[in-house]
Amino acid sequence: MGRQPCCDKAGMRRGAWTAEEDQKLINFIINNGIHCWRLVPKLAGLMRCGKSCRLRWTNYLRPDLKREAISQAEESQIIQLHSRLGNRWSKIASHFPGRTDNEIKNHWNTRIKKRLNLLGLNPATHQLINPPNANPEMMIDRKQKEIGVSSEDNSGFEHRIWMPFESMNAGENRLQVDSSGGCSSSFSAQDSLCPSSSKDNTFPSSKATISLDDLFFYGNLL
DNA sequence: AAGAGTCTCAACCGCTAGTTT
DNA sequence: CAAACTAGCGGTTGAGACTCT
Repeated sequence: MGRQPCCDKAGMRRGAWTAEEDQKLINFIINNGIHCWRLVPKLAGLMRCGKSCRLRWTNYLRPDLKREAISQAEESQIIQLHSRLGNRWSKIASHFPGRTDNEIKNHWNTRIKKRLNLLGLNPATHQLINPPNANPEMMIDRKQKEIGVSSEDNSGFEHRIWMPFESMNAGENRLQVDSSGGCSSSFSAQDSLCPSSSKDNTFPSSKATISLDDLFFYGNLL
């Protein structure tokens, strides 16, 4: 013989919470703390199941929740964590005080995933969808001031950057890009999108490695 | 102005691991 | 030990907001 069910589903309210329900739940938790979600709706006078109360509190009513939009820095960190942890949203959310797993999951599904697709990357694996040179036509327009080129590259011209990807190591979150699509020897340069040695308007003059975060940033310009 | 299409995100569903009886 | 539960997780949905034509 097991325990009693958490609630009688018949007669339970569903759907959006009203301000009155929110206030009842807040008042109850402030006064009593959280001990057993099964008992919360009954003791708080709510016609909701305990599961619904828990979700409403953790995802929306908790006083320590951040209300502002997810920043660029947070987004970059989410991408890095996702490449290591996959869809383990609660693990990812634990790195962001004041953010919920639901919020991060929503942000991933509605924004990040879409942009990774646009970049020719599989959001699940962070790998190119059809390497090598999966997306040779992908092109990013840039203006010098938007990207912050090195002092040597101060032509001020608008650049067109062709980024045929050769390969990617998801573990290191780094991509190899090649201005010509060729696959010859590579060198590593964190700032290679704006090669300091290059004074002409072609990019890059030789193969370079950029971080996924950088690539993602450039993707925002699309 | 309005209807259609798209996006966002709160809430629900179903599942699992761990707990209780 | 088995059955039935709880809490928590990730996937999915759908109402409302927003944008486009």
